[in-house]
Amino acid sequence: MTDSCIIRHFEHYAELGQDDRELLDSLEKTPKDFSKGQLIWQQGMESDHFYTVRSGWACSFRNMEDGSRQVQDLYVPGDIVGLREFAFRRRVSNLLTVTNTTLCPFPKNRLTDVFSTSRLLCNLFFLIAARDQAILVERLINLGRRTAREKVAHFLLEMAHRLDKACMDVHDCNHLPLTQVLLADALGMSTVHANRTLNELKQESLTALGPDGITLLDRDGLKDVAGFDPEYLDADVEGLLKNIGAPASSQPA
Amino acid sequence: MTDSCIIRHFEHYAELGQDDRELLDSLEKTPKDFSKGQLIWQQGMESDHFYTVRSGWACSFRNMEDGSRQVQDLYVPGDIVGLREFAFRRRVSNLLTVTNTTLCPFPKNRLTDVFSTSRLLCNLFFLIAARDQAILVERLINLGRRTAREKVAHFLLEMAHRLDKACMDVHDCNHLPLTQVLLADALGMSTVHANRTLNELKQESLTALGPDGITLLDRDGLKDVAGFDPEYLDADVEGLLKNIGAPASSQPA
DNA sequence: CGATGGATTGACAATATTCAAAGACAGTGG
DNA sequence: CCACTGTCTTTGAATATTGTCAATCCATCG
Repeated sequence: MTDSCIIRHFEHYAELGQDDRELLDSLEKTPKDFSKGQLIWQQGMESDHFYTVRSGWACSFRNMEDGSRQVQDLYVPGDIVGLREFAFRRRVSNLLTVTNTTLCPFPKNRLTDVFSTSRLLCNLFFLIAARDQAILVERLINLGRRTAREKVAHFLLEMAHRLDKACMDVHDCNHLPLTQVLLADALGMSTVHANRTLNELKQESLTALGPDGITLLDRDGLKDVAGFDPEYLDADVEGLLKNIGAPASSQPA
Repeated sequence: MTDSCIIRHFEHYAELGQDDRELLDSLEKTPKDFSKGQLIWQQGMESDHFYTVRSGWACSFRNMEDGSRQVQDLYVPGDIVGLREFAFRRRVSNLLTVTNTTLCPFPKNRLTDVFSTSRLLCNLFFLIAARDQAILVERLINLGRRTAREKVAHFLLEMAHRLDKACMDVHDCNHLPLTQVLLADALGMSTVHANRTLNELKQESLTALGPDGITLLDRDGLKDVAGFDPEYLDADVEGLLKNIGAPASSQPA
């Protein structure tokens, strides 16, 4: 059997039985390649699929009336994109590739079949949804109650940490392929201010800025700046598996 | 059979079979009363239950190092509190009552039983989690890319709209029992600035301020200020029910 | 080579925070 | 019934933070 994208994703958490593997494999469609800067879906379109990210980065965002933009989340290899839209007939935001990207589509309305068929997968999907919420909450706190310095440092650390866990084909988890425009739109600040803040951190040798993105040079230093605690990124998979009586993965999350 | 809190909650969405009713009823524990300003749980505590709100308001929040506070979400009658923590062993935030409140506890680890037993309830739980995400995303946009005026107007409209749908025992959905401190902490601004903004809206006869909270006087006017679109609050329950082949509720959401 | 999208800079303006003080109000206990 | 307390609200003035505008730089790409 091929190791489809979503199977790899779930085996990251737990050991799947043959049934589960076949189920997922039958539902995942062939991967699709997208080039950098491509708009994958738009607000208002019918939300019939979600995607797993096989490689590359993407972001979801909303265009505001005044022409500005709010980036809601970034997606790295291993992430599932569009689970949010389970509750809605139409897409509530736009999705854009940040780099060249390969995505694996999965039909949304088949999710209910998965829930019925596999106790394990059902619970894992729910766990993922809960972790997604935790990420959103942390971003909320970032926007609401942190200074620009803290925002930037915190966000960079979060993405690096998420890359750490995703690390499938990713070489250097300290390098983030983000433009400053994107960073600013994710953190609700102006590009100019993002730039100044980033250069401030660069002066302190905490980050490096290149034409191909941002590099974290000193995670501990950044952690001091941001007060970063990665707990919200570490879902308690073991506890869940124990509760539902499933075997843990040999390759812990 | 008694109509437990969570049954009422789900019957809001769909017609439950006798099995589902019995299942939920067997799991829900006796309601607990909390007085205004009571801390229900704290960050770091074991997250063994979630709650449905039978009456009153509550909020989840995080205390920051500098002494400030970020309110993550408010909960009104009919809401489920703590689903987020499904993925975590310990609570990731604090929960506080805003008014006198009655909550119905539900053991977290029994959720997996519900998933296994009832196709309908499983899907509804997932839908609720997805809608929760949509609410968080909208708050994110609020914090990131809107002015203070827009933030306040948008937030008030959201809460009023959520009350509209919840309206079980609520008399006046235009009245929100919020202090200005709470509002400010939810919107990531200072109390002083929240106060000034609120008084600006009061000058324009859009809101009224009393000792017992904030009242919306002119929803259309506020909608003009905020660019509010309630779509993200209206989950597509019908589409879901059709997909899983369940009968719709006579009392549509 | 010019076009393009991002990065950078300085000057200025708008927005929001802080600090400090005072007013309003409900609840408490004498 | 009254003072006393604590919480929430309101206000002004000074300050800090962040955004806007406009220009320039720089690398890449066709």
